[in-house]
Amino acid sequence: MLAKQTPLTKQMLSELLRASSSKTKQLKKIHAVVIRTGFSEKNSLLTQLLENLVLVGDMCYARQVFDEMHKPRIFLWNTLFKGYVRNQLPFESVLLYKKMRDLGVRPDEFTYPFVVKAISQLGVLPCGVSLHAHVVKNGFECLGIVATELVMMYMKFSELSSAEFLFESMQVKDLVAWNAFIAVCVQTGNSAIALEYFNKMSADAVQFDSFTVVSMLSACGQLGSLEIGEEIYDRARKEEIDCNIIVENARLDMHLKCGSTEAARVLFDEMKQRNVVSWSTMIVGYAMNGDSREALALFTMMQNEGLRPNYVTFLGVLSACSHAGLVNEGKRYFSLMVRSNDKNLEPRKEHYACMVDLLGRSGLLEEAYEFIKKMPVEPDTGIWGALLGACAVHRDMILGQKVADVLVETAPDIGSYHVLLSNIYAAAGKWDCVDKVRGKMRKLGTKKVAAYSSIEFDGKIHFFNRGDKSHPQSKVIYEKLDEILKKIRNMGYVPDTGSVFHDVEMEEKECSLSHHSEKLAIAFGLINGRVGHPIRVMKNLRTCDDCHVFSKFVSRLTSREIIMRDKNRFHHFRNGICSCKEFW
DNA sequence: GTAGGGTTAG
Repeated sequence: MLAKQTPLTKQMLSELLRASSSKTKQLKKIHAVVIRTGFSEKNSLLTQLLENLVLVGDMCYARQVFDEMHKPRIFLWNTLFKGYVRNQLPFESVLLYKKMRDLGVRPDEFTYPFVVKAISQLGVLPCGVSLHAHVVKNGFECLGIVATELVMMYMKFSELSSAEFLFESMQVKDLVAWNAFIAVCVQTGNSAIALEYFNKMSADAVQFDSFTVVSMLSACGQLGSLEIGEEIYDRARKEEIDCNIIVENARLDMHLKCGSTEAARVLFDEMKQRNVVSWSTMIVGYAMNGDSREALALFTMMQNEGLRPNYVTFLGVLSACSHAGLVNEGKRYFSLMVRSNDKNLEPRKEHYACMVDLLGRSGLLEEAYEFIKKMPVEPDTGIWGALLGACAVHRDMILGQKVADVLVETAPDIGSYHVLLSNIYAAAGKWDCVDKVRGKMRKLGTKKVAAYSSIEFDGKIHFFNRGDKSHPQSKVIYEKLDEILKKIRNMGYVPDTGSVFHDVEMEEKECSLSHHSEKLAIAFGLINGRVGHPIRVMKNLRTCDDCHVFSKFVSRLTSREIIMRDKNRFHHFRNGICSCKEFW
């Protein structure tokens, strides 16, 4: 109709497209008009339309437009690849790549970064390896951007040696390549490697920037290396690197992840600029450190300042309630989310898992189970896992078995679920059932995660496994440990051999309880740490009841503060008392 | 014209 009444020029349609760039409905109308026109420039209008659709994220429609085009140029293929990557549709990307090859269309240097990223998202290593071969065959392996994407892909696949080899063999490594590598190391939990490469970067005289600093602060938070992190931050200041709000947030988070809550609060109060991430970081940090009241007070303050919380803020609030056993408050905050009518605040699976954790931890196991059954979302392993954890704490074998059955069925390769069930049986003295679980794990080939603890000293991170004797100071460490154990026994410490282990791996009988990795790390800290400074120990799994009691005694005996971060939360031991009280 | 890097949660 429109076209008949007033002849539209190409320019007019182009203008219309620009004006409607974010409105899918209008885009569709314009598309219909374009299709009816006989413009020779039809393809250029369709190109513009395709770009807009990719931007809006309507990939189905974008594909339809693409398929209608006659012999689309490589730029258009790339536009579609970009859309698939941005909208996390890796499978579509791979199919498109296959189609491209089948049609004999040659990918160019812009194509590969998108396709490599898609394979990263897809998470299938053999596809990545074969794509790498294509890259080499087409002669694009020397391109810095393609190589950077490949390095990141291998790192995401946990192929550390391939990633490092590829990165090392890059002939020209600019700052972005370094930053990408360091960032992906941190994102994949390889912060010690990130630190190693940060040092290499300095050795190679590559000047870092604020991106590097953020990744490194995040790495130091993961490693619990407050001193190294602060050193890097100070260097950044001295070298006049722009310490924007992202850097400041990362620094705040590092302090909180190192258990340094008081210092973090000072930083937070002094921040010139604060956004929702700053507030959420602080609330989540307080919750992790067991300062639930502070977390909730901050949430109220945030609301009073008229700042909109996001879903992460609520995760912090709910976990604060959970750690403090504040069931009613938790329920109230959860209903606040439900009633908010804000699409961005609709409870997600993680929030449901938090609620299950809150109810379960407080001993309301049946209510937690009912809650799961009534949920409007399909429960995932995180939600069932929270209930299983609660069953382990409260030693509920009947429900524990039921939940573990579901979990082992859906995720047979995750060791911690088997371990939790086995701990429930062990606590009930059902050793035959414990053996059955172990047998099943062997049969399924389920891998146990080895427990380790780490502690920073003299700019280095020292790692300890259980019963570890590989440390150069090993002899002195064991002597120190024996000395402490003797002293605290006199104070009333009794090794808790019947303790309920959380998701730490099963203890072999021959391995002594007294040589758990966190005990070795604490002994190391007592030998080397400065008097008056807290001993910060990081543990990759949850700490056991016995190590918890041990740490309380040691903090009293030595008058040293021990800050222990385990997989879930912090324990601040001061003068024989732990901040986590009975809820952990 | 198109391609690689950062903060809370998981």
